[in-house]
Amino acid sequence: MTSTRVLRADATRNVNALLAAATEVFRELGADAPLDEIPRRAGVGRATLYRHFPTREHLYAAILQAQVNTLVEAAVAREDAADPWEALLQWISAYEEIGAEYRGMSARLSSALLEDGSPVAELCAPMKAAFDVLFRRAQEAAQVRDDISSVDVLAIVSALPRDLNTGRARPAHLAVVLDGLRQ
Amino acid sequence: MTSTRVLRADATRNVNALLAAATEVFRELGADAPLDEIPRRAGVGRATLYRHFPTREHLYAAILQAQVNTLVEAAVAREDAADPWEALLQWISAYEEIGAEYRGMSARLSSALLEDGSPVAELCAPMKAAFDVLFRRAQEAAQVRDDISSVDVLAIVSALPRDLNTGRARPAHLAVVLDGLRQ
DNA sequence: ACCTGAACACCGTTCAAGT
DNA sequence: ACCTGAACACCGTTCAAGT
Repeated sequence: MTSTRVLRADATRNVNALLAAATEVFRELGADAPLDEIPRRAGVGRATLYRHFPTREHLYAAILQAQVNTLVEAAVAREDAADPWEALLQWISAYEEIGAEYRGMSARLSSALLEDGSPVAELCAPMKAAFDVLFRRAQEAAQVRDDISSVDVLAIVSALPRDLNTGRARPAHLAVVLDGLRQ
Repeated sequence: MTSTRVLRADATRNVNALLAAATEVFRELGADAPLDEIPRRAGVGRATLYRHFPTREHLYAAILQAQVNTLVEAAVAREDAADPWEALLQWISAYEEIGAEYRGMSARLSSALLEDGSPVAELCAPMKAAFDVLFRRAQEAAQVRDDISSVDVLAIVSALPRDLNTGRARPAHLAVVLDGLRQ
């Protein structure tokens, strides 16, 4: 729940500049990039970053927002698919790409998914819920093993080793997990 | 290849104290612990740490040494097992525990396995080779899919999300990967 | 209400001086 | 040959002073 308080015009401008800079910095230097660089590139004072984004995680959440929204929609669109397994496959293939352009991001996402209360966890809550619907349908159709939860699947996929250049999981790795999921 | 140069008596004493302290510190604070704490607990100067262990990775390698040796032996012992798949299962179950007592270590191990030249990568080379023998035997027996390499399997297993208390992979997660591996 | 630069704390790394 | 404490650099976080 990103509380959209009303901000003074200059504050809004700063927030936008900070987000643009953060996206750029994380893309270039990875999710572990020094935060310093962000207010520097945004042309604002250090403390302004901390006022708007108290922690690194708050920046991650803001940056991943759009992708998460898209994935929620993609899940909802597939809720009534004729073949639940096929719907699951397609959705996970799209999900696998989340955070791929920021080195180290998907590993952090994986951890956040299994925790509670972090900004990234809160951001992902609707996505978890939407995916869970797809997942249960496939389980009920006896296409997916039932000794594992939907969140676990997301966490495993995001934890897969990433190609250093593309940031994507290796297709064979994903195939192992998906085959292991199928019943 | 840990070059076992001859050290002056006080140097040997310091190295041992540093390793004992590092084990303790990483166990308590995880693999990301501040290095500072190590020379402090070992009762030596800061620079003495850096003389003997130029990077954090050198400490990791030294600390994981014993476990890696054990795993090499375990692999060799199973090379002629009657059932290659069973041998593989048993070995991976043992492997999964490596670094479990140091929070965040197995994720780092996973990355190191796919790189070259890092101290941890060098440490693991013999283990990779020993496991590869087991792995190929299972592939040749058509028990394991052949679109994936043995190192990939190690990297995937070490990348699996870890239980925050035990440091172990969840059994169901491991089961997904192993079932996905089987042909 | 929001901004800023300066100050502070933390920690990795190096170096000059010692034995 | 090896040790040490001091110095330096980097970076996250806070705060007093400004508009």
